[in-house]
Amino acid sequence: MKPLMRNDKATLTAADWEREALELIADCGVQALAIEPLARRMGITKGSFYWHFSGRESLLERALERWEEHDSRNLNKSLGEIDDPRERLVSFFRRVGREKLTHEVYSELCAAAGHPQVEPVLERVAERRMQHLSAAFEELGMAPERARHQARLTYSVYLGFLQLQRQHQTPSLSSGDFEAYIEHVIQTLIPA
Amino acid sequence: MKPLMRNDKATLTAADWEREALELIADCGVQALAIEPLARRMGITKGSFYWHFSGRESLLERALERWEEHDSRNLNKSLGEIDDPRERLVSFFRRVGREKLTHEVYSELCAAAGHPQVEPVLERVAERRMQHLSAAFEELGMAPERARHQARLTYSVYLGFLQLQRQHQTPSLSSGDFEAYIEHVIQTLIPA
DNA sequence: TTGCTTCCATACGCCAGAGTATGGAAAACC
DNA sequence: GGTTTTCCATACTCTGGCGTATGGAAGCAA
Repeated sequence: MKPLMRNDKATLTAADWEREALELIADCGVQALAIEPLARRMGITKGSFYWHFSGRESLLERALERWEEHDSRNLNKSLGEIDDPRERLVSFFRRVGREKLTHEVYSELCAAAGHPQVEPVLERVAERRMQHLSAAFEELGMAPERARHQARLTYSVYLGFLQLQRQHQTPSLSSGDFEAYIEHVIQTLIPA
Repeated sequence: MKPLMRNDKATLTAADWEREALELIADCGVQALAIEPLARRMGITKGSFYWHFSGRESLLERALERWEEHDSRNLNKSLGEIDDPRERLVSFFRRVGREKLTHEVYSELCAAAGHPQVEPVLERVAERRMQHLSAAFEELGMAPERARHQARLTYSVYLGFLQLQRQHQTPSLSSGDFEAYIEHVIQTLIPA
């Protein structure tokens, strides 16, 4: 056949498929993850896919595992790096802009809650993150139950922000209005 | 053929299809809205559907119109009935339990943001509701910009709550924990 | 009764993606 | 240098939903 227009390597690995799958999810959502379109996007045919994976479920499974692990490492890293709990909370909001791919994937996963393979991932991730927040609020002097409520509230704000972002109803991340809003959120949710 | 096992009327209207479509969306999401499955669910064949509608798009269009109008009436009603802005805000949160179908539909629409027909509806609805909130916060003495930010923040909390509900990570609506959380949210977001 | 209109069933063709089967090229092994 | 293993292309079948065409039953009309 033709001299292989694939840009990168000569041969693909399962990890390549998983990464591309995550990019497709970030762009078009979980329901758009289909073998043949993904293969076309990669400039290859599904013959390759079915050598590396048993089927669509299997691909999604492993892609989600990969994403969750990456996200989990991210969380622990930011937890370890910042000592001051208040700064940790602030950075929680400010980090939305960076780590773009990860957040886009998460946003699309949220849109696909209810999917049997996605749901447990979402549960674990939200749980981990809320515990992270809850711990920070406790360090700031809140009673445990109050801290848990505040964590849930704070995380809801984050989720709502992602939703408004999907609807294109959030001020552009580089505008002054955005900064003013973030400041307002911080003032309202994080004790001085 | 057999003596019609349809329970209700002998002949269906377009409005019937629209209502059933909304119920299907509430149960299974927008992407699950397909003609043949819906027809099966109604104990009928698609022959009927294509008499009333030109296609799937048309059905979704009109079902969304119906829902949006209903939601809009709801909003104005609750706005007219309650004079005290603080009570109006409290009722905004407490109303999540009632109007079950409407909220379930909205939740699923949020999950389908990005869909070309759904997106504009979502935009308008969120805008209306946030203006509603913003006005209430202004009545409570906030400056206009601060009120807008607070409205966005409050609405984000609501959206986040819907998301956590989709993930089954919200305390059961009848439990004491739920009441405690709601109380916490009100304390945090609504000025005394 | 005849005829027209409304509403629906049935039977098609079409298309996209899933999964399978098989063969071939290229690299690795010995 | 031949063999084996790895990786992928091609060519199927199969399933499910879309949209169309056509006919038939029930109700009203004249």
